Amino acid sequence: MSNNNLIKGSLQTIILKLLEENERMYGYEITQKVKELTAGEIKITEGALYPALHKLEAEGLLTTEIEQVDNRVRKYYSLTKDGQKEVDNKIVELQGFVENLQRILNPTWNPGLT
Amino acid sequence: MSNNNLIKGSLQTIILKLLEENERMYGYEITQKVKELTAGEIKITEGALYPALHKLEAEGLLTTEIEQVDNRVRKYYSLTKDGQKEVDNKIVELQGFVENLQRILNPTWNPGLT
DNA sequence: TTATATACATAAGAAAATTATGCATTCAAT
DNA sequence: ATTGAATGCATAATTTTCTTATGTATATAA
Repeated sequence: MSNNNLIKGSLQTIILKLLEENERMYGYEITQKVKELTAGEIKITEGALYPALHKLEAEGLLTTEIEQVDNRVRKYYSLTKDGQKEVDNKIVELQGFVENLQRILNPTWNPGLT
Repeated sequence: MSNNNLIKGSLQTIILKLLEENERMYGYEITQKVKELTAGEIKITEGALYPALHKLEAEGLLTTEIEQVDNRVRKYYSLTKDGQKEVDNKIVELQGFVENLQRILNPTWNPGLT
């Protein structure tokens, strides 16, 4: 995994969003999904991902269940009730920020087309 | 100035973009312009702005001229040649990241409408 | 057997922000 | 008269979040 910084805090929102759609996912799966959705352009590093997952769990937004698959450990994450409530707030917040970014960077930008 | 996190490397790009359009601006003016463009939703803190300006100057992307206005000092920033070359790269990079964000956050999103 | 993929985790360090503080002037309000 | 808000710059301490590097372990293809 490597590169791509750019928007602070967006990783949390990305994780929550994917778990809103997918019921449950494990860490490695999240990195692959993001890579797939962005044609390889965003690569989540483990050093960023795992601490972020642990933090979200510590905040009570995620829960985990560990499973054994082919002798390998998988730690599945899913949204808690609190997580389900938070995810939409986070998305709205990030979308709002992106809209404001467009207003600055793209003078001809028109909302509603995001 | 206060609140609004979310800006990580985007602040540099915002600064460069405003200076691409405005020939020259001073720090306080930049904070006001961003506030105006975003209806008060993005407020650049001084603790973020001034170090960012100093860094861009140290990297040779900006130059400064100090002027006295009503007994107050103003430090005007403008793009150097290098700055003019860099600004478009930075914008493309940030727009690309935003597009990828949309692919993750907004499944029905369609590029070309950014 | 060696590299790649899968799968987790943490530690050291850098980068970029927040928060707090400081200095100084102008102008409007009390 | 003085107090607060706005203008205008700056830096220091701290926090957050990232990169980079490292470690452990299994499975599979070359």
